[in-house]
Amino acid sequence: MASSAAEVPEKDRQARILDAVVRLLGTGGISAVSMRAVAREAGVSLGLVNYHYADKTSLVRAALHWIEQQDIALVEPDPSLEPEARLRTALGRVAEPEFLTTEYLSLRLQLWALARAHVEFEQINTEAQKRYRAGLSRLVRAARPDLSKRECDKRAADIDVVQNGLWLTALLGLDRAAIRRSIARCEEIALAP
Amino acid sequence: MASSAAEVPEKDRQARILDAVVRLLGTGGISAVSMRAVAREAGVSLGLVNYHYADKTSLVRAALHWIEQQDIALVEPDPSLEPEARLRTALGRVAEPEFLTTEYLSLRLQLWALARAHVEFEQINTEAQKRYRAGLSRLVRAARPDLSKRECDKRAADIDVVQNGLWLTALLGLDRAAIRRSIARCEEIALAP
DNA sequence: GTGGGTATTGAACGATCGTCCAGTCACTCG
DNA sequence: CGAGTGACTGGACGATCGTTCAATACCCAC
Repeated sequence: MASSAAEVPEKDRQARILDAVVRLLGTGGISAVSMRAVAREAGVSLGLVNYHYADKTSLVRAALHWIEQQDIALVEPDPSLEPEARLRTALGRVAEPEFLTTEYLSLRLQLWALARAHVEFEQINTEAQKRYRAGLSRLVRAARPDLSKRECDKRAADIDVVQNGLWLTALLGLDRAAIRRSIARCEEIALAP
Repeated sequence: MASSAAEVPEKDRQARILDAVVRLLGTGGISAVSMRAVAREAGVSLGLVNYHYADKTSLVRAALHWIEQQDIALVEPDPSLEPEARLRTALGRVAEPEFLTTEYLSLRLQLWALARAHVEFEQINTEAQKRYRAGLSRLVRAARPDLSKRECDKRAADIDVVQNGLWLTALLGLDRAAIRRSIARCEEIALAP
């Protein structure tokens, strides 16, 4: 038993726990995230969850940071493209099948709801959004170097509004045509003269 | 005691219970809505909540319909105005202090999140949104009678996207300037030639 | 091997959950 | 007056919650 050969290259247990939290949060909201449900979903024991994370708040906080890390990549696209194409790619990415899945959108929504309900999670969300807008503003600036930083920030904010609405609307009832028009609107805002 | 004069004109207990549900839902999400918390918030006994509503699901369902009823008024404005002014009023109303309060926006968000997490509440939300868009489309049609019904529906959908994003963004960090620009964008969409 | 730290387990705790129910109060009708 | 009905109360139930903890498995330095 000591040198068993058929060992599954099992993912880091902590990663599996956080994955489980994210999955439960996205499908059933925060009320579906119980220590026991997380343990069951991750395939570990109840005790282990509390061993790695002091309490439920710490667990959820860790999961939020885990999500944020994966989201940063959204506005850091392929550097081989020229600035304007890079911006268009980033704007179009929010509608890619990868991100426009029900799972991802539901997760987003539950994160926002969670941030409103519990102050200890609000700051995490706010800072994540700030980081996202800053990345967006940088992309706009690169594509339109003649614009002031303040103007780029403003456009990034406006784009963020439409994108948030796009995500929300996609969730309430996926309307491909409306989504395509909204993306076009984002490009107009970003690339206006 | 029979003909006591100093009787408080106490609101209907059922209304107070539903009010309590809405208040708790808006501030703490669905996980803050327990039968006991509702009873405490409404100032009634635990037993009464279960007396009026068979179970928790029925209670929440009743609260959702209660909210929906109060929301219909949003797109049914003063008929004394001319059509275009009526449309502008309705579009501007989403940014009125009355509706742009943190309480109302948080409630909206929790409703969306709840609809995603539990299928039995999804339909209630979907139909409410359908009703809202239909009202919006009717307003656009009245202001621009030359447009086809299909085009009006499309514009109503686009406005809905921006408004949802506006609400969401207002929640994440109230940015009055971005809100004003978004409302202007809604008017452009609605009143485009 | 042996010791010691780290990872992991499942049982147990009190608190709170949704639900149920016996009983009280107020009022109406015969 | 007494019987009946609907509104209302609070205690009790089993289940589940977050948290704690003693015990075990694993692994590497000695």
